[in-house]
Amino acid sequence: MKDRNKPTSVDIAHLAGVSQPTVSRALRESPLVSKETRLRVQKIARELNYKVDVNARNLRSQRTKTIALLLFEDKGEGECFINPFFLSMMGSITRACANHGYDLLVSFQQLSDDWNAEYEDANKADGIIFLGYGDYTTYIERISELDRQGAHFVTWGPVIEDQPGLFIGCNNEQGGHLAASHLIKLGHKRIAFLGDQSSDHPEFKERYQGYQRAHHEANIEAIPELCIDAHFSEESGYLATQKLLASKREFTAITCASDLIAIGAIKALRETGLRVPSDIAIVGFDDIPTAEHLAPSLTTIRQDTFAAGQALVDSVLMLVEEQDAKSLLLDTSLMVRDSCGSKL
Amino acid sequence: MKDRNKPTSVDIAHLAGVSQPTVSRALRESPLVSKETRLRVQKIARELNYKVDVNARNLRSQRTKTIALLLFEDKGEGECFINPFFLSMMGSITRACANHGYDLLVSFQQLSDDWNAEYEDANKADGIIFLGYGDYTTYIERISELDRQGAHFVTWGPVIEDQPGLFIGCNNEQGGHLAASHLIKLGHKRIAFLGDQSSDHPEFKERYQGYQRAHHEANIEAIPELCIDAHFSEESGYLATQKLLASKREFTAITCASDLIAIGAIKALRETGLRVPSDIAIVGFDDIPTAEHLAPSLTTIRQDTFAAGQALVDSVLMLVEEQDAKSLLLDTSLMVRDSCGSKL
DNA sequence: TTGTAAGCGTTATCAG
DNA sequence: CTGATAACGCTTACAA
Repeated sequence: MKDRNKPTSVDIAHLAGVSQPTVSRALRESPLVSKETRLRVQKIARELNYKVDVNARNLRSQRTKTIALLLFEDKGEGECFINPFFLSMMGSITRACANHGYDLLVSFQQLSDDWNAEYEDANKADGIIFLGYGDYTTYIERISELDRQGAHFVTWGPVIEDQPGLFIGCNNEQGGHLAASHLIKLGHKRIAFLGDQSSDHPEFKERYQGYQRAHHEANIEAIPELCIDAHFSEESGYLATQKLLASKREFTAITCASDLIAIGAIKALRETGLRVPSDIAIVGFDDIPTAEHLAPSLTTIRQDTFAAGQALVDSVLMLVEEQDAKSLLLDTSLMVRDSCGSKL
Repeated sequence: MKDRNKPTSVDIAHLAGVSQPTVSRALRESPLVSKETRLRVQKIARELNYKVDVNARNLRSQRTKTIALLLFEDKGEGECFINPFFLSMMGSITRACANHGYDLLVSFQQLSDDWNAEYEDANKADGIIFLGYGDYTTYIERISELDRQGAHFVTWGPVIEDQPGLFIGCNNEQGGHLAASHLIKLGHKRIAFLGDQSSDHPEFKERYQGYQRAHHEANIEAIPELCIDAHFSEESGYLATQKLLASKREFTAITCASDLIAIGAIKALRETGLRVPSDIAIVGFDDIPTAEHLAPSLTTIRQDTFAAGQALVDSVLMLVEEQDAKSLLLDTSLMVRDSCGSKL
């Protein structure tokens, strides 16, 4: 049933009347081989439906032409839900790899797992891309080890001074600034911010710093009590908003550190009878596919997943080729939709 | 910079004072090895941070413990957009593979590409999962070849008699029936259907057959002129709806063959000044994450991506282990939301 | 331009 | 239970 009797380069060598390394060379389009024999060899290979055995090739050449994508997550999250933002990233990374002729190995990991060595040490992949939201401090510990070992890897995340390894991320501070500025321009003065401010999630902290800078530039006081912790999920956005409402502090707009948070916030507001955008304006962050279809459609800060995926793959490949690569900050952009009303 | 000097089993054999195959056996927890030596070997391996080289292992054992996921698509689609339904599937497949201790290799393919053998023949993977919407007839031609070669693969798609290979899909007919029945129960009598009826997309055809059966059971005439071709995208749903409106035929509800089509339909209706659900009721198909956040939230037929991913992986692994596996039809379910109004 | 020989790091087979 | 020896199918180095 399984006997597919795969032909080897030796078989082809036999049929073509050449040595086996010649076959190998011919199929790799090596210039060292004459056109004549190359064509002959290629013809036979095609007829036999011959494919190079990648394991043999990798073993010998010590390169795999494969990149590993490790999606990690906090242990808390449910079994089958992946943040749509990361799914989009995954799509664009897959495409970018294909464009470079690399395969992509995808894997979920818990932050607690031993991915230190799993991929590159086992020669499964030439390099690694890390993607996920997780406790930053724990994460840094893990990758310092990787860095010391000389592994080739890139992380999607906040770009901070003196991090070990290479990071690529969007300009979170700029994004936060864009969001708050937009609201301020619309006349809002009491703007809440929903997003975790612990050092575990520097992305969120940076977004808040942008929010602060926008206030500062407009000579408006950023009210610390209007900043409420929230993680990434809809659920946590919902809870944070309830907390905010319970505090009885006045506000006319909310800047959310992610679109999922914004979705939860809108739900909570609606349940209290508040309307978006007439009572409260909302800005999100990420621009997930759902954002434009929300009611009202969500004004948000877009992270360009297409550019991001490409940059991640480009960078990790540079590392693999032992070239220098630098951490990179990608621009964000404001997507104006219907969730923000004017107060002017 | 790169000199990580990976230890090999030979190194460990040396240090442990045993033969090299013994090391290999010990690390695989083979019962043939004494507890004593096993522990000694494992300790040293851990200290050196040794990992088995998968290429060497795969080459020798001719198994890769890897499944390939091939996402294919019509050439038409844009560069960076993947149907969210497939992204969800991708997530659940990734998880299911991990649970079985398999790695997942992900790749995009054009239907025109030569994926005939690429993965299994090159020993990149033990089995293949195919996922995508594409021209069914072309696809079948391609996989008959694969089937003849004895490859191990499963396809997500319509389950039809006498297909080559193994198919897993949702019960499209049942789903179509569920959707139309729901509308009929609400008092709708002139229900449109948006979805390609060519033999290129049997899933859509089956959904339409369910729609027809629902009409038949309720003694209502299914009006052929209200069935308009549409592919998978929002764009095509939008265009199909415009066509439907232009035909000036009366209808009070639309059954869409996918949620993206439904999104396009709602947009087109709204532009004409028609309201959902008060003027026109809408049912979708898939239950993509966006569906529940649409305005109004979309009543739709849910395909359980979690169960589907698991079934696909289970099945392909059965094939890999040369066990018999059968094509499988998964149940759909109706998600009642706000996009359907009553006509009673 | 081609051929020869060696070896990548495992696992399989057999003998002890 | 353990060890010697031979593959797995390719690429590299060097010789012709």
